[in-house]
Amino acid sequence: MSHTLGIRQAQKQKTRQALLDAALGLLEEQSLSSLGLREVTRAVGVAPTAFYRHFRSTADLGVALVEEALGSLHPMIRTTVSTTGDHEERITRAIELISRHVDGYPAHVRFIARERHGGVQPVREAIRAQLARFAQEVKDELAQDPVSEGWSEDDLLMLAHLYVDQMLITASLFLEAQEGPEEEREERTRNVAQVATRQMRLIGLGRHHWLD
Amino acid sequence: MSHTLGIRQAQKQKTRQALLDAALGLLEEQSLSSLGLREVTRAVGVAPTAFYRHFRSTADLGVALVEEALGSLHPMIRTTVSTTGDHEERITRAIELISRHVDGYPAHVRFIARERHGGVQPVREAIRAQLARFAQEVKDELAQDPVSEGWSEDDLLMLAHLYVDQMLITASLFLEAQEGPEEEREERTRNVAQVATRQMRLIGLGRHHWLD
DNA sequence: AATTACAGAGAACAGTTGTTAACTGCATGG
DNA sequence: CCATGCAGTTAACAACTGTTCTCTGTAATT
Repeated sequence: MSHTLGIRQAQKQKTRQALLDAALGLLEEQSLSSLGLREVTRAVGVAPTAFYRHFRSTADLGVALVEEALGSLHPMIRTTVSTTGDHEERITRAIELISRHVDGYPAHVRFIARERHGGVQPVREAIRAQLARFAQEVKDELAQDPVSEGWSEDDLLMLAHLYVDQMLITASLFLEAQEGPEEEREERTRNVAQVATRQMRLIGLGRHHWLD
Repeated sequence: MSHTLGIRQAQKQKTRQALLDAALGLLEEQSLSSLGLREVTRAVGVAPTAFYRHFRSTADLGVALVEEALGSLHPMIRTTVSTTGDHEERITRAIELISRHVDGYPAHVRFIARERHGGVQPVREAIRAQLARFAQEVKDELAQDPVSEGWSEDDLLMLAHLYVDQMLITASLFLEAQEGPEEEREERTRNVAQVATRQMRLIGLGRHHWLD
């Protein structure tokens, strides 16, 4: 399946990735709508015009970043809400997974949180579409749980959206906890985990009594 | 209390407000971090340098916009979660209030959703502080409810945050529903209201069984 | 071995940006 | 009534932006 790329195409993908990485770095302190194409090429060390060989505009680059940040996340989502284990276990595992992901890819998480409601329409749309896919997948996973017996499709989807939004909020809070003075960072992180856990627990309770 | 302003100060406040209004308008299609000071003054019809008489920078203007968008919202928050009426009634009333607010001040809502995780640190901080106040107020309101008997302070606050985040998500969804083709707008709005109502209901269920 | 395709460089463009300085006119307070 | 304060203007600056066109070297194709 995987055709070995020629020297030419390999080098092209390399600079393309360099542009994406540089952009992601620059986006830690600003929004996509203020990101200049020259700014990005300067950070990579390449001529401004080279940008056009890879992206039509910075908005286009933004859409590619959405793909990079969320595209490869679908397997993890399935694991997160997989139906194995006790309820409390599942919650702990989900929070743990989110925490680790934020630690591993903080810039990606920041980018998604920032641009989800950001000033660039195509990027918002791309994020919206990916999150809708996530919700669908969560719904499918929930449907396999015996607890969901008797639930309507609509109700499963509304719960799935609730979970997805909750994951994003939690991820964003973990990110905020990382900023600021080093000393109390661990305490802040633990606090976020604790609150998020209890919120998930409460939602889980509501879920169990939904059909009363 | 209210001292009648001189002609001078009145005119100053008028242009200041004009700057805020123009900025809010321009921010419908971009983020604050890309908003130029000249852009704003041009929209108002005033010299660029006049900007400095009112704000140190666009970030400073952003903080003022946060105040305008959220500062006057505290009474409404208290009403929204006030303990009068049946549970189902309260939910309906809350969703209704959110919907009306989005209808009345769409640009304000968009601004807050966009800049909450936006690229301008002081603005993020200002929004965070206001939302923390909201959570405190919601907590106080919840504490007065008989249902909250036996709840710890921490748990009340975690539930309050859950409610506040849920309100913001719902507001943002109402906003998205307003965009796009006119025809199905009402249907989209009704759908948002329906899903949000059920999510609130589920959270409410979890709340009732929290102490089991 | 000769030809083509194409990633990236270089230079130039018209237009924009934030900020400075010195100014003007008028409402205000003595 | 006059002197002061100050909102807003005008002009100018160096720096920056996105985009176009032309050119170069080299990998890929024939």
